[in-house]
Amino acid sequence: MGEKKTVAETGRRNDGDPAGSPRPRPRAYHHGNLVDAIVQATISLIEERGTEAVSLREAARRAGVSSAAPFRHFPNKAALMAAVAEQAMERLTASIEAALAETSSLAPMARFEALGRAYLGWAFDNPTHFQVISSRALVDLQASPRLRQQNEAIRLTMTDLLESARRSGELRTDISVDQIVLSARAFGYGLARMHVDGHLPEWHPSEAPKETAMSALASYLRTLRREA
Amino acid sequence: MGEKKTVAETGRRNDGDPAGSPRPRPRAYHHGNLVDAIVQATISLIEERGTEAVSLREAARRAGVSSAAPFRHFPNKAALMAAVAEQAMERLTASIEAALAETSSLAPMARFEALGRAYLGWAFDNPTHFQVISSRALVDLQASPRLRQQNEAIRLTMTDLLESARRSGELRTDISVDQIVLSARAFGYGLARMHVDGHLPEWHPSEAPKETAMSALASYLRTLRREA
DNA sequence: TCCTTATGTAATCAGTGATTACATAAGGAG
DNA sequence: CTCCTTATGTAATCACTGATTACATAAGGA
Repeated sequence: MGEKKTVAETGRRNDGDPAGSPRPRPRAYHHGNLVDAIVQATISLIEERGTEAVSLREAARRAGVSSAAPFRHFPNKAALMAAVAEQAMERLTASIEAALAETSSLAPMARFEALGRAYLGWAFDNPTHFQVISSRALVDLQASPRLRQQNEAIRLTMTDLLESARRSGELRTDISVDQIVLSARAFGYGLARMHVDGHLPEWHPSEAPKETAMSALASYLRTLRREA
Repeated sequence: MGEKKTVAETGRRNDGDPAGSPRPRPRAYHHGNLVDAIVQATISLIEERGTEAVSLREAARRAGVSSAAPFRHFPNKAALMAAVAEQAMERLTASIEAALAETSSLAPMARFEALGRAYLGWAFDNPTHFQVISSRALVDLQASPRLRQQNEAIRLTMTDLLESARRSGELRTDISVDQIVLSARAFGYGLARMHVDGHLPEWHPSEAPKETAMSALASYLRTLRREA
């Protein structure tokens, strides 16, 4: 029923002062916005120790509350991870949108490539967060409407760009746009996931993995273009 | 130092007879081959309840030994999962080799497609096992030389086939074979992983996901062939 | 002012991976 | 055959985890 107005500064707990201050100073029983605090704690936990090390209790500890407190805001650990994933997905989406905005004057295929580079770039720059938004083990895609919708939005953007490309004669014509979208998603997802899962160590050890991915993307896109 | 000969039937424990038989009948203190028993228990556990539900203790329980016993044979849970993964990888490899044997008389690209179909077919038929051999969360690829080597063998086979295809003029010539191998691996891995991770629900809900993947593979391969 | 509701805590449960000290069986050396 | 080392098992325990319950307090409207 309506958003809860943040109880502006009802007193954060973490104002130093360890081991019980002489003057009790009630110090606010309620946290203010534990939801954000816990999500933030979880994110820092992920960045420091990886997705496997995430624990509800440690997140609670970092937020300075009891281990049962998070359950007031998330029914279970999966729900917390979903919240983290949604936030990560937001950043990925923003990154893609920025790339598309920067290339708004270019041809569809160039913009499609920009989208791909933004996606791969984000995944390689934020491997653990990419892990969160992708592995089912951490968060059930189907259980989070928001995540599903954000995913779908990207897919639709890809479809739009490729349809434009087809109309402008940039795209090969012997494969349906839907098929190409699926193929391209698999390619990008696969490349990112292979990196995250440690399946790309033998490839040009000297070269940075991100650059490897980018040039693989370029080659892949070449196969989609209409022959000159 | 040398393989341990199986102590042939030194007395399995699971010969019914619950709750302590009247005549003690030592019944063999040593299990015989706990390693296999535990790996097998883990596999059945994975099949019944998924990769997330795997627990060393439950596997021990199913093998009829104490919860500390597995640690005599595996330094930790990851090592057990690695053993399971190696076995799964063996089956995947066998499936691919069978497909290649069946198509030994065909042209390189046709055999390359057979390899792809075998890979995707196996992944779609054994999603949880595919999960085990791929996600780093379950087993560290780099820590298991056997797994790495099996993976590398597939990669080499792909390279060989594509080089043959190039020599016979079946393959497009504007992209290096190594690049194509990487791209193809990403495509296949991505498709399989998307399925396993639940990222392929919206695509032709009527069609079976496996068929969807197969036709996506066919389209993808079309982009690799030299233009007629 | 009172009283409902949201939000926190402490205590507890069942389950996990891992380690330790101890017990027993196997199987070769003498 | 006997002894004794070593491989392999067990019970007990530790430090954790996710989750639930009963209880306490704060917020804020009627």
